[in-house]
Amino acid sequence: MNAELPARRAGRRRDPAADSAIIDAVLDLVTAGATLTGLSLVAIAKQAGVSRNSVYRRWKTKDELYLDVLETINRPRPAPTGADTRGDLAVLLRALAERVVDERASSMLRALNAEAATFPRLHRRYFEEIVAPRREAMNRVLRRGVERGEIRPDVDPDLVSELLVAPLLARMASGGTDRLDPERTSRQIIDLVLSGAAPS
Amino acid sequence: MNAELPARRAGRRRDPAADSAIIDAVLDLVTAGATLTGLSLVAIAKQAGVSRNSVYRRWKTKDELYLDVLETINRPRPAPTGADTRGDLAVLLRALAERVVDERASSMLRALNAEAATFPRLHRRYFEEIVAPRREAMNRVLRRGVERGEIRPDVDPDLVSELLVAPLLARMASGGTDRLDPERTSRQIIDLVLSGAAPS
Amino acid sequence: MNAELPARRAGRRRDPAADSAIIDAVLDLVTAGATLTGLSLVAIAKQAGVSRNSVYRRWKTKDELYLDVLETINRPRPAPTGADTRGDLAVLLRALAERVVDERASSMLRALNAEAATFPRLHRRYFEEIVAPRREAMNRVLRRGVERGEIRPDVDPDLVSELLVAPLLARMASGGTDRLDPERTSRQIIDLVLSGAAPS
Amino acid sequence: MNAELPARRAGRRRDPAADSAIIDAVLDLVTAGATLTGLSLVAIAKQAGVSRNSVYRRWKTKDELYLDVLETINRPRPAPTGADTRGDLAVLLRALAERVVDERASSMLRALNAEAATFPRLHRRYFEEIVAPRREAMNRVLRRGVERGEIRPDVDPDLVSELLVAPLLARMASGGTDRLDPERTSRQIIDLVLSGAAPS
DNA sequence: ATCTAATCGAGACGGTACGTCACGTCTTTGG
DNA sequence: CCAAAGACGTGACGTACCGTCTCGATTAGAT
Repeated sequence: MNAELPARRAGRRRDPAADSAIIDAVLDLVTAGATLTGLSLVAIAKQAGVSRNSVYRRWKTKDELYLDVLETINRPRPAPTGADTRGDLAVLLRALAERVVDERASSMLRALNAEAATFPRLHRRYFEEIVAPRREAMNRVLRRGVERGEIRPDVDPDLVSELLVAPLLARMASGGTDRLDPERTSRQIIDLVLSGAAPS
Repeated sequence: MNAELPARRAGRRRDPAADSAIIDAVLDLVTAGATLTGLSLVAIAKQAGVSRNSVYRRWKTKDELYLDVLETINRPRPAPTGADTRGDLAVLLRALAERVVDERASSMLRALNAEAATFPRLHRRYFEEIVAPRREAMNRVLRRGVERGEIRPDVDPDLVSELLVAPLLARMASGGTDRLDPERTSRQIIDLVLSGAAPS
Repeated sequence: MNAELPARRAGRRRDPAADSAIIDAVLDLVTAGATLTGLSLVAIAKQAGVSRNSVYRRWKTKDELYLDVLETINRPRPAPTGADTRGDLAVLLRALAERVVDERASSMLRALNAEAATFPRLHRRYFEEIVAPRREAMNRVLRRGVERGEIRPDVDPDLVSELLVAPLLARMASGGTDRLDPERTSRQIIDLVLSGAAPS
Repeated sequence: MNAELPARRAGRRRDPAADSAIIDAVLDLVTAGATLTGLSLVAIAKQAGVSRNSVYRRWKTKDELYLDVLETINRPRPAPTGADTRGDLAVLLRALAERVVDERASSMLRALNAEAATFPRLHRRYFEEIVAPRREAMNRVLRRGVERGEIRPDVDPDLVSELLVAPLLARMASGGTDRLDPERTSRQIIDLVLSGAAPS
């Protein structure tokens, strides 16, 4: 977590509760409306109920701290079964919807998106470790769908992918206050994208 | 702009160039990555090349200033012809896409979305004056489409609307750096949403 | 007063009431506790009930304004009769005592004394035009007293002069709140300085 | 100095050098011509070579700071021996004269006198703790002088006291630039006040 | 009677200083 | 060695005031 191992030297041990208290503090504050640049280590320390020193000792910069916060909200990647396209898409979309529903995680990601320019390293890491693999997984499912004849071959798979994912991302971005049901919503989206809105 | 009518009072006139210089400064800074809370009237004054005084004289708070900035990036609402559903949707979506392409406007709106909690009045106004009327216009088009038999009556029009709009909103939220062609992109989205990704 | 003669050109005349209102304002403010550096032309204008412009038009700097204020509180120099030393000293001291009693004048002079370093030109002028002539007058009276055998020839006339004047100056300096009777006080001082406190 | 006892709390100690640097700065600036109202804690900090923070941390207002400055220039009260009246007066007057000669102390007191109205608490404290006891001591000496037959019983002791003290106070008030010799000057004043200027 | 020029109050302008506040660092006491 | 408290210098913020400049309205001599 904190990268450097203590190496078991003498003296008082670091309070492990402080680590999570600090990370929780970040998520609480961001969820309450704070921006990543606006947050200061001082404010975080106050919210976490520890001294400034205890924060600075663990992380030199906000950047490094946010990296560890990002790790925290990461979740195991969903594994599509490969049985049928619709089902696989449902697995992927439902995982995304659940992340959107998690207010702390989506607040953090929304903040990060808005300030990508200020935290390029953070944003890149978020993209590479979280976004890219999931996007690739969805593309694999769609490609397989085309092979199986369940997806029209004449449409851009990237566009289909974007159409499936965008409604949930837009909700995350706007911080939509109304709860959504992950299972139901993702199913509705898939149905509509596959069948189309026009009468067949 | 500042609401009060001239009334020809005594004293030196306010420099009208300063008004737009300040508003431009806000857009420039937000586009460069600043957050709405992070921006200070001082920084804005410096960027605009006017004295702090001249900013504080016009707007007491950032909130009021941002309101006028929002007015600036407002645009005439597109008017669907009513001829056919596909064409009307294209008119509406293209207008949205053009806003997404306008880097200054979309940066401002992205920032506002991310900090809606901090600027509730601003966010409400943005929603009521910009989002709501356009959303309603799209709903009207879709309802008419159902009447005409161009849209399936068994799907939730709100969901269709969301699917059409979300890809563009998601781009705006993520600050996608790659240029998109408003005309082409909106047409592709409409095609896919209407026809569906599955073979007919 | 304002030095430059108008030369009878066309245009609106300056309001003569403003001149005295401004000078009065200075005296009022200084009497109320303001320092000469602390006073601003803006505050003076407000107190006088005129616009800033009207002050700046008449005097470019506080220095010049204060010069005219000093003129205002100047008074006709007392004229000793030359009849007898005690009577002549009484005339001079009573004039000084009356100035001390004049709260506005003494406040102004106290302020000037305290900030002599900041207003050297003003202070010099005050000394040359007000202090020096009166001091010289008193020295003349004392010299004549020595010639007449009414003052001991073995004491420094400057010291005698200082002893006579100092009690009143000290009162002026400390802004003594208790009223003093010019006639009575100056007589008491002269009596004591001439006769001495020790039994003869 | 700052009243509160140490109590050995945690945290970094205040730099004691800063305390005296700040107080010295006040005296230096006032001696250079600054007024008490004109002085700002910012200017003091700059002169003292410490941060504004360090000044504001110690004293909330100029008033409180000046109180401590006054303490600094306080001196042990002179103790008359009680042997003879002339000698006792000389002890008291010489102490006053020495204070007058001390440029920093007299500048501070002159400034305080001039702005008594603005700093009433400060002025009252100065009067009660410094002026009153010394005045009382001189009155005691004079009363004893009357009992011993060294002072005429028919003159007001307060007036005698005022005559002795006023020349020195007047010098302090006017910021007389010419050095005076405490020993010699106080002796001359006492001689003249006791013997009188008129031939016996 | 009209023209002209200066004054007047109102108020915008750039600049400067102020007191406050938050930040990240450093230092001390105590566990 | 860590935790907490707190002093330290730096720097930005919003406010207030200053002296100047600009404007419409007013005023009074000159034409």
